[in-house]
Amino acid sequence: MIEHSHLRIIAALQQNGTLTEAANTLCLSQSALSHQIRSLEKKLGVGLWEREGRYLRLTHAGQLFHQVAQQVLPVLAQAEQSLKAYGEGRQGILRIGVECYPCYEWLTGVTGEFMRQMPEVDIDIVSKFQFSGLEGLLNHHIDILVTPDLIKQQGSYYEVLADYELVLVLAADHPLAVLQQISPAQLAAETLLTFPVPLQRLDIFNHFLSPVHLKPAGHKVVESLELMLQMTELGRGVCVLPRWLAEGRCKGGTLTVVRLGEKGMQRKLYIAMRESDKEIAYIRRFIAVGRERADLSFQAVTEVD
Amino acid sequence: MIEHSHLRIIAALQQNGTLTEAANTLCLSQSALSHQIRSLEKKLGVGLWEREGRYLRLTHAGQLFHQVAQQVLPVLAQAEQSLKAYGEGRQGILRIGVECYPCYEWLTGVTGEFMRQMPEVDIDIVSKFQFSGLEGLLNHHIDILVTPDLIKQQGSYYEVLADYELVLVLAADHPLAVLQQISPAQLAAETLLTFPVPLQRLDIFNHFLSPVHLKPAGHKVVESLELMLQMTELGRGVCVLPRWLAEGRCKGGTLTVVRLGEKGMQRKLYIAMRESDKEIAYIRRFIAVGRERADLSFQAVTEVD
DNA sequence: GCTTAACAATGAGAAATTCTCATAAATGAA
DNA sequence: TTCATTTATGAGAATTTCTCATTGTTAAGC
Repeated sequence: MIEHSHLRIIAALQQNGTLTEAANTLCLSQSALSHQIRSLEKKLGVGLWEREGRYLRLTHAGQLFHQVAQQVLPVLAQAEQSLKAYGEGRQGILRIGVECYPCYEWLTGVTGEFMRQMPEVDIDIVSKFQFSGLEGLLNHHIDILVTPDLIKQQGSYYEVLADYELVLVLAADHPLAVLQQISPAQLAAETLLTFPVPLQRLDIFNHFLSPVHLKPAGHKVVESLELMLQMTELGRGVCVLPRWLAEGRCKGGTLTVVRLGEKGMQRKLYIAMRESDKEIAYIRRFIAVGRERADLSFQAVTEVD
Repeated sequence: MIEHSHLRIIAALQQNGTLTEAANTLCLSQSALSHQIRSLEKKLGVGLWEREGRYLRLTHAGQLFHQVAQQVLPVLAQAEQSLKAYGEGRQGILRIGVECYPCYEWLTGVTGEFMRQMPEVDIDIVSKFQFSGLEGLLNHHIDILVTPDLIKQQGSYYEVLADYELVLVLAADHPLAVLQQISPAQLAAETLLTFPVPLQRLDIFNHFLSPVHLKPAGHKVVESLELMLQMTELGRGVCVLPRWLAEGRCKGGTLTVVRLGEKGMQRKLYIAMRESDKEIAYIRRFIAVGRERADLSFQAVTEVD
């Protein structure tokens, strides 16, 4: 069996001229090296070196072995270094799951800054799951999940990423646009534009309409944020978005934002991870960057408000 | 330090589901394997497996390690196999030195058959030497030398490859073409066509003309066999070649072959190798194939004669 | 040719490692 | 819960690898 030490031995012998020197660079005694090369040749059943007086020359077999060493040694060295980096939490692949479209919008701002801070960590964004994001997390398909839903489950661990407010977005010339706030009954008369997600999984349905047993008059699914805003602008419906996201897109004045209910709909954005991963350095960093960006952009728009 | 055994361990653990099974395929006790993976993780300072109940799952670091194993293991396995083949003399690189043009002609017939018989042995033909072919042999630039000159020297070993006769080749309408044999004096009146080799290294000079203190009237150097025969045909000179080579090219009838001296010039073709290499299987095979081809072709033409 | 300094090989025992055995702990299914 | 299966652990045996001390070689200088 070819061992790592054998590869290092043949490489060292080629680099240093003599056995004694090679032994020094390998931190071995001359004797140990002599024993080693002898036993290696015996094991392989082929001469690797030809003794020429006091010097050694590679045989053809030895040359082949040396080539293999040149090929394999750097791979192992690289691997060892990467693993050490992993051990220190510096390097890795962070697979991020997103379950909601606004989360996705928010992510784009975070990943850039994160990658700038931790260039050794690769990022992979996953938005399709067999069943749910939580299941993907516990099955190791993703490492963290950005979600507005807190579902405690064995092995999972949640942290709050940011608070935000869900608001109703309307065309500026919409009859309801003049109001300060809107009631469930008023919303129920409208056509709701949503991303392609079942109504039962929408906060606006679960926490605003459903408690008073109402359903929107209409429901249209749109694929993109741009399309959603455009249709809202044209009075084809209304939509519900985080305030920071909505106000960032209302610059033109053709859209207006209205509070949902008396106190507004306060929501939280969570980040979920496996219990066992919660101390990993690059995950901690991701959360820190994420919070910072959230505070920055969420605050910035509400200030303007 | 990543050892070969570690690579095999992570590969086996991935292939077999459980630690116990993996231990079996590795011919280890379950205990040994358990100890090993523990100490490996400790050494690397990073978890490679995540214990999930009674099963193991690779961490990110483990996945990286596994990829490295998949990359390196086949290389080492292949190397081991090649080295075994070297040990059994099945595989190698045979660097053949040729010092004479006719040797070169003869080689082309041999290498093809040899490569057919030993497809795992590479052949390299070397015809330029710093000093001499023998020096190239002892300096390990070549492994065998095909030569008509036997020069005993420490560490070198010769075997006879074939006997052959040097003959004079003339244009069919040359005045000397009617003779059965030719004397040194008769040859000395001619212009000799030779390959670009010093006269002092030519058999015809050393063993035919020189002993009676004669030199050819003229000496022209030509680069190729074809050119040499063409010039002979046109009466621009005469040349000396092995009988098997000459008669193979005299089919047209425009060239004639004449014996040199009363008994003809009998020569031997030798194959030289390093003393230490004389038992190597593919060298033995090369000699066998070389002799066989020599007997075949040398005989064939003399039969026709 | 003899001497000498540098290098390589060898043998024996020490040190480190790797393995097995015996046994305990943990897990998942019935 | 029990039970079969799998993993973990500790201790000592077996093996491997290393060092020390010594001897054998080699090339170069006188």
